[in-house]
Amino acid sequence: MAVSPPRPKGPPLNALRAFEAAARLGGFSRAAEELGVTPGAITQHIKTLEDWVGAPLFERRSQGVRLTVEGARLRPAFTTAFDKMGAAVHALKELSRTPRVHIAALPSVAQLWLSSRLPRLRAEHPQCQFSVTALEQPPNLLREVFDWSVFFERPQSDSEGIVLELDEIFPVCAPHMAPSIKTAHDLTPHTLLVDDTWSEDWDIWAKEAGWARPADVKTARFSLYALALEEARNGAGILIGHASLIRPDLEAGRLVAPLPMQAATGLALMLRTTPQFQAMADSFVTFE
Amino acid sequence: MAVSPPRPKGPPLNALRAFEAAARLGGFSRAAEELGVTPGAITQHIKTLEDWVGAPLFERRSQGVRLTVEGARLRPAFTTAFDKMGAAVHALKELSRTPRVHIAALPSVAQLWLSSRLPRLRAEHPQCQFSVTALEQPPNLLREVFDWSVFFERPQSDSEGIVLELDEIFPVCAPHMAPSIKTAHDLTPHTLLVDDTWSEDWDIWAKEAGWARPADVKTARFSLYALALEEARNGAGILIGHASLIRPDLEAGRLVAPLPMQAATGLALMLRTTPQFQAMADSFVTFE
DNA sequence: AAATTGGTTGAGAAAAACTCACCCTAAGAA
DNA sequence: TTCTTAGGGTGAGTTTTTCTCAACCAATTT
Repeated sequence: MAVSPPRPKGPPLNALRAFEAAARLGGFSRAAEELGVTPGAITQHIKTLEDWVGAPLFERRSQGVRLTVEGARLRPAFTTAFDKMGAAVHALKELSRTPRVHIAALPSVAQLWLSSRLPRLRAEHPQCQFSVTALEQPPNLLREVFDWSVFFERPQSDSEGIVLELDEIFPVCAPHMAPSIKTAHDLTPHTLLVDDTWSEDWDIWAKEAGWARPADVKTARFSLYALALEEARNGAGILIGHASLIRPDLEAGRLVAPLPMQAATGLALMLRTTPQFQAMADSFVTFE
Repeated sequence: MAVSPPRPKGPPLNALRAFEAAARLGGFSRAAEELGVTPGAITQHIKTLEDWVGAPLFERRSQGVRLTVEGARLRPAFTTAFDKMGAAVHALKELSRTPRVHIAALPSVAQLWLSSRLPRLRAEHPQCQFSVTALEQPPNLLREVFDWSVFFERPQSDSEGIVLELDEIFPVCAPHMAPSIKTAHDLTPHTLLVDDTWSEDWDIWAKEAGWARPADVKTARFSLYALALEEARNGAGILIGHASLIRPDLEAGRLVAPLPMQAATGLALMLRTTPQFQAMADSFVTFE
């Protein structure tokens, strides 16, 4: 008989976290993104867990995974456990000597909207350290160590979050190109500048404007909206402008909107925060 | 600007678990025992966490550690988070195809008390797989993957748990040695058999019996009570018997109690379970 | 039929966690 | 005082876990 008996270990915490994320988000890839790892890592975590339990937690289907009945029953308990953990971690972060505010934002929002407002924020809170991380998807503030997020999201998705501005889109171009564009059809000879993450923008606007975009219209794709914007300023083509992001360019005359038609994307630029930073966010918004 | 930005990671979950255990148990060594690692591992986890936060969570004092004010404020949140996690893990374990009941017990209790009762338990629950792990300290059932624990504990420590029997101790020996022992003083020429984990038993009994044990009395120490018991049966000396553990030996006449004086240790043999297994435990106890 | 979506796999690499042996300090015992 | 004990800290080296990468499926969708 062993003197120091091997304690039976519970399942690895990281595997539980992977399960919770995958169950909540409905897919391994999305869980992988939230946790900042590759999908393969999630696959392995889930397998570890399924081996530990001895029962499958997800059904593998061709177009993704679906929770089994048992997996679905288990999910809420883990979700609340990790919510509590996230809250505790936020409280832990608060202990830090110098208060830090970590902001997550879409790359384009970070560059074109946030950067001009950060100085004011710094001035109002001189004791705070601000840092900004660009993400493609809004983070789960309950879980991750961000304090603010600024993304384009559906405003009605839940009551949380402050709507900064509804998202309106319309074509913009360098001033010298504007005179040649009187109607939507005049866009056809030009190059359309497209941001990879917002590739549907032209479709949305075209539909709204009643423009049947020819299939052979030239397009140039960019991985960052700021790059497409720079090209538009240089007269390389027509960009779909998001009102909230290009306002400074319109006001400075670097860009103009040759056509009056605007389209709503159904999204809004939204600011979300953790409870601890709600007050700071509210005061920030009143100055907008 | 990085295309796939590095997400700022939260603190490692294992470090959080180490913090919670150390804070709850009031020491790194005890946390190490609960988590089944060495104290050095806990030191490192806590340091990782303190580095992440940028503030100390424990004051290091010569006779151990004490939570800082901030650390103490943080503890409850982590404790409830890990309690929820433990409950969720228990629920996860329930999914297992064949129901398993994992019992933790003191080594002596496992061998001398539990083993004779397990067959009945198996007979009553033929669909269950029972497994027993010997531990020196009672596990935290909220956290670890045990379903039952059977240990000697202070009965009033909290309302949880079923008192199986109060712990009574008294000297026992092989039948042929008994006639020479009429009073406590007659014990002096004999070898006293001592179990390492219960080394105070003789002191407790001696005090109760009013026996001033001479310093030069011979003793033999054993790391397992069952070993000491075997030696007592063989006539190698006098053992302090725990009533609940040696009853079969007394009834079978393999051991006798030469002196009438019994002492209470203030402990009781206690059965604790997780909520899921309360019913099974209750039905088990009614047959005792 | 080709491209797309989303998951899986196994090898190797990287990072985390752990152990071990030894050091340190303060407090109580001799 | 000096010894002993309790409880931690440290750093090197090892083990385990976790992750990535690149290739591979299987069902849709185009």
